[in-house]
Amino acid sequence: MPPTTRQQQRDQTRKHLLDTTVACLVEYGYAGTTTQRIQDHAGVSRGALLHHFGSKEQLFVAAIGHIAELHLEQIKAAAKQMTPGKHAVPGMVEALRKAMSGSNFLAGLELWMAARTDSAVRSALAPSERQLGKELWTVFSQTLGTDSPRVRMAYEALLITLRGLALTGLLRENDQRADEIIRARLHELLTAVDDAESS
Amino acid sequence: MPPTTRQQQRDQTRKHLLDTTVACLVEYGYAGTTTQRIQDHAGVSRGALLHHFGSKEQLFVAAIGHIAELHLEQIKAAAKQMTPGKHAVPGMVEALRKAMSGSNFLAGLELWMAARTDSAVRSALAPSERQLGKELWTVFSQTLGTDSPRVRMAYEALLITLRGLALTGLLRENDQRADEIIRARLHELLTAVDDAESS
DNA sequence: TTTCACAGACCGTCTGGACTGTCAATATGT
DNA sequence: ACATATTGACAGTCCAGACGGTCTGTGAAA
Repeated sequence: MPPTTRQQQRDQTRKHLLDTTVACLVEYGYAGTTTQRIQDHAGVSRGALLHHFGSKEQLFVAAIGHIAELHLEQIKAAAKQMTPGKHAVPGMVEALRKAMSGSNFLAGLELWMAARTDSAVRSALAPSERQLGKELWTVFSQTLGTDSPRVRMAYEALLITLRGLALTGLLRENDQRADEIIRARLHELLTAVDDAESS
Repeated sequence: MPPTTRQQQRDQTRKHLLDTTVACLVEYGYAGTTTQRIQDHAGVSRGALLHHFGSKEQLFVAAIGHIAELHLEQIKAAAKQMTPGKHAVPGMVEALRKAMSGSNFLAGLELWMAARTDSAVRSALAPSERQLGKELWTVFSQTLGTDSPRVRMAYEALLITLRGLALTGLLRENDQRADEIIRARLHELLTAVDDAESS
């Protein structure tokens, strides 16, 4: 039985459009993600798309929030089933790695690059990114049980490494070097947490 | 005095078009880099552009080679005025950092992202990237005077960090954390070189 | 005279967005 | 409870502009 109330219908179509937008960003890239492709891919009329999002720009802005939300939920879900403390470090690193190599992150990457030259995307992505970064660190530091500057530093180095690996992985096949490089960041993180705990 | 021979004229226009393409990639991004914008920006007619590069695709393919060439030259120039050995490490790291935060690299980044979903760009960028990577490592290892696996590893970690920083720097203002993170990679590299030399 | 680097008009296609039409889900009056 | 008016979630057509690429013309170098 399909949804009956207007609110249900509205929410469902809206979410479907956002998911399709993400899928198109992954499949066709930012340059190839046209509103027509999105509507075709979503099996929705032109009127429907423009009813929910008055312009392509508004659609992308909404997609940015959508992606950030999914990302945060994914990390939170991973953090929830861990007992806080030092032992959670490898699991959290792995969770971050998984989140930053999935298709959601690819879509985000497309928008991230677009933000450099598209001011509309930029002014939507910048604050969203700031907030996401803040919330991710909150989850991460709480799960680790420390937020010492040194842990923070190692965490930032890990994030930057994961971004670099994501970029590298776009062209090269998955290097086995990647594992070792991440292990080095994990080690930094562990010693930083150790130091923080023993003081 | 403008060039007189046909060959000079041809080479000059061709180079001018490639430089303009790079400039447009930097200013407008991959999605916004249209052939019309390039010809307007270059002050060249439509016929001229399509005379040199039969299609947009061919122009981008040529631009890929152009960017790789510039990148390699930049690093080689930096390496040339260094005395090989351990003391060259900080200088080489700085040279890589500079090369991977300039506008040439931005243009390359646009094409790198485009390569993910555009098979024509991908099949041109992938081999070019492989060769560039190989030559860069040759220059780097020769300047350092060692090519031990551990040095190679630290070098790869540095490259990936620099890519991650480039990506991060697109949205955030230049973090002072960046310096510290690079310093950590530099330190890894130095100890790896030390180990290689003392064995 | 021939060649070729370039000029610029032209064409079919695609894009984002405006627009009007339709019909079921609601709100309202009785 | 029922009939009727209104809203809103879509459908689908249309259009001006921009896109990449073709084609013919032109003038200076060879």
